[in-house]
Amino acid sequence: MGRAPCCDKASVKKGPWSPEEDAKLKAYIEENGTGGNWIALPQKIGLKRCGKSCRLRWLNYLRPNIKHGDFTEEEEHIICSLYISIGSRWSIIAAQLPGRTDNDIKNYWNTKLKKKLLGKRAPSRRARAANQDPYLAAAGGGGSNMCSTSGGGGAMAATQQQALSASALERIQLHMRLQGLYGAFGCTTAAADAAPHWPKLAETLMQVSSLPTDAVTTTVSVEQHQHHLVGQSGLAGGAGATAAAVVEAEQQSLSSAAGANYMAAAQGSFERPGKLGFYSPSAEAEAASAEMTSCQMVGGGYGGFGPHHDELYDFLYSKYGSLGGVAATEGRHIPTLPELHQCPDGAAAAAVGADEKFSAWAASCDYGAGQQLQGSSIGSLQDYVLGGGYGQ
DNA sequence: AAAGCGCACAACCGCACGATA
DNA sequence: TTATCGTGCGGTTGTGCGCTT
Repeated sequence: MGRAPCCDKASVKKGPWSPEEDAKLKAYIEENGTGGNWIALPQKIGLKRCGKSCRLRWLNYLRPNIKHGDFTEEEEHIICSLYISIGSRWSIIAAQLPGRTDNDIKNYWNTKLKKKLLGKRAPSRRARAANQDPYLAAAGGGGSNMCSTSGGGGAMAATQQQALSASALERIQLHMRLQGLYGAFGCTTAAADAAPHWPKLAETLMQVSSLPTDAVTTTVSVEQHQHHLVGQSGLAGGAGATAAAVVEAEQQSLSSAAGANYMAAAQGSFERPGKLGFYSPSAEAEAASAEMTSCQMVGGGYGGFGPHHDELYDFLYSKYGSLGGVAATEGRHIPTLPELHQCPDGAAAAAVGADEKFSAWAASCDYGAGQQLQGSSIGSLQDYVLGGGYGQ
């Protein structure tokens, strides 16, 4: 038996708000505030609405300084960077975009940005209803081109792929697309050529990891962060133009490191460049940033995925840990996730959290001289991550 | 002309969590 | 300690509009 409903659903109005209702709610809150009790508020002002509905209406539509309309490229960039790092935590992302609501961002992501960045169609309602979701099909639901080059173990691979959530998959895809990894993987497709010039992973995650997550403290850093991001990303105009000169020297110093590809970072071989300018987080902010789940690798580099570390680890291990060939024959060992939990560092990491665990894994991985991630393994990853729709 | 479809946006739903009695 | 309540959040659904066939 579930919990009692927050209101009597039979007596509350549902559906779109009328201008009169809006005016009533707005006038009352502007004059009296919410009184700290949304549930009681509709009764006070004679609205036949659920308190939650009032809250949503106020926060998403009536509240002052709400920005509606098109998102700027800068805003898109911030959304994308944060989504890669922390996933669908829309409220945190919204905290970085003054005037935007989590609902707005969520809708924008689901309807426009995802398609724009990943170049895929949203599943239709009918397709979902018919259980023929093209997302799920691509994500491991039985797509015909999954692991087309990975060799045997198809059933197991399919199971592992099914375990990878759509969210995690999307983030992998974004990682790859936004860093031009198609090129790094030897993929020269129109899609790769069309990839926008987003900041490299290390920069993005460093910036994000420098941000506090608390909604109160984030408001302090928004401008700095945006300033910083824009300067880094090379986006033209606005704050970016004014920031460009200041960050130019830093960008130059970063350029070689920024060119390091993703796998290098994931192996912990990426050397973290010097602390970027503008934003010098306080100790508190640094501590808070740990919650952002960016993964600080051994050696100072960044290569984490956020809250799905285990999931992503499993996925990557299933692909590269089983290479066996290179690593095993040369006496190197790639620990499995259970092994990580067993080993001293891993045990500690398991108690502490996924970030450290992932870091421990990354530090102990040794595939050898950067030559292991090639050929069919990359093809497998590429086939899988890209759903086979590219590079053909 | 109209049915089908996709899209964008608003709103709803249910769960999780913290506060409090 | 436990139950209840209010709030916040993310996922999902409803609805209206415009385009296509």
